[in-house]
Amino acid sequence: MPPAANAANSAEARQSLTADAWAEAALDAIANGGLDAVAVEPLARRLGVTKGSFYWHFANRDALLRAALARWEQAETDDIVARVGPEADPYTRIVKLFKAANASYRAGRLYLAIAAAEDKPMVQAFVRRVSERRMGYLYDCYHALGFAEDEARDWARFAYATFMGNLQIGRDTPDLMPTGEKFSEYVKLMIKVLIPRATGSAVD
Amino acid sequence: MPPAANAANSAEARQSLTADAWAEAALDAIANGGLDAVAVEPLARRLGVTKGSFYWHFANRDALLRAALARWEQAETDDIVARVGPEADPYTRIVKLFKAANASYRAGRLYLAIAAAEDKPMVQAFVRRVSERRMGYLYDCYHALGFAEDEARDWARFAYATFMGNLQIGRDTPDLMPTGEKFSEYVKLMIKVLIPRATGSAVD
DNA sequence: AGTCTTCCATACGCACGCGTATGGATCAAG
DNA sequence: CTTGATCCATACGCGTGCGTATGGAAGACT
Repeated sequence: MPPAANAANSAEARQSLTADAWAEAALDAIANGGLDAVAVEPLARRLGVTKGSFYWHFANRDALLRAALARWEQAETDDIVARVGPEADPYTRIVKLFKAANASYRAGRLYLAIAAAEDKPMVQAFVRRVSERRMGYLYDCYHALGFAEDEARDWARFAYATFMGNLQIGRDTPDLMPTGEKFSEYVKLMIKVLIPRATGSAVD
Repeated sequence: MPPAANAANSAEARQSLTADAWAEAALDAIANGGLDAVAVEPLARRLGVTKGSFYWHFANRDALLRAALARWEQAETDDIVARVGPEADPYTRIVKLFKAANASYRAGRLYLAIAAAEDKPMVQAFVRRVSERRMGYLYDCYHALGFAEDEARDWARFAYATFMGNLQIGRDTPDLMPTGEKFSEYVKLMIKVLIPRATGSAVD
């Protein structure tokens, strides 16, 4: 099966491996085996090629990691905007965030796996940006709900911690995470507790 | 500097390396560089010896990992009993758990690092046991507060998720975690929200 | 038909960690 | 003083992943 790109040739219609394909494969590897699973030779085997391909697209392993993490950051910050979308009501926005947080299994594993390698300075920068942006979004929501700055920060951190913790529980002890109707009730409880709707500004 | 153990010789007064010393060093390595940092040769260098020492105390790297994880499980489950101790009031017990959770920096890093390697089946077993035991303890507290089984389970999971999430935030974005007085207020908020004291049994 | 560029395969040297084999040093026991 | 046990050093082979060097196939261009 030779290429045979008859239409739309120019410069972007290549059916050989692209750098993005490598980056996406790297993200898959991270979601499964952690950051250390981003190894050139195993990835090449998985893609059905050899290292020769890789070192044409990337300078070295670090470049691939950077590309994968950039792709991840892009997707994570897009999710915050895309999934919740044009929603004016801050209450509904937080609710949607909660449901979106427990929606994508892969995204959760990705976040945990990447955050687990915060020792590497390069990774740390990505994790920090994503976390800060997500908590910042929550902060805006709580601020729009009428909370003062410090209170909104506390609530945002609190809610975000609950997000992350539920991700951990779902990954480490999935049998302790309810499913179906019970899960909905669990989410309802957290939403009810984490979004004090009727409260004006009192936290104490 | 020869041994020169003049007093208390018998069989336990050895100043050479013990298996426990290796296990403890392994835990230190985990807290810093993750599970993959448990490598025989680097650990030996750090302890000032060579592999020859290691392979006398352990059969292989897996045995060291098992010993370290067993030590970790022991410490974690001891903490639950020792730190909170003989406390009858379930409310106070949860509060103490909350404060203990954010107390030890190393313990938090250890938990996150070990849990991040839940792919390895051996590690998974340890993580599951520790998590289940901790959440079980929380469940007992909420049950003692008057909640029905399902509700107590939800609250315990909720609170535990908040624990874990705060650990993550403290590790990944420490600048977003308040200190001093602000931290105390943050804890106070979570305690107030996560422990509905006056409630009889109503969750809805 | 010939050249040039794109994309990949093959082959090499290197570093590093695992596990084993073997010897050496030290001390207790006889 | 000799023997045995304890604890560790040294030296080796193996596997595996990284990075480089070089060649080759296949389409594009003239």
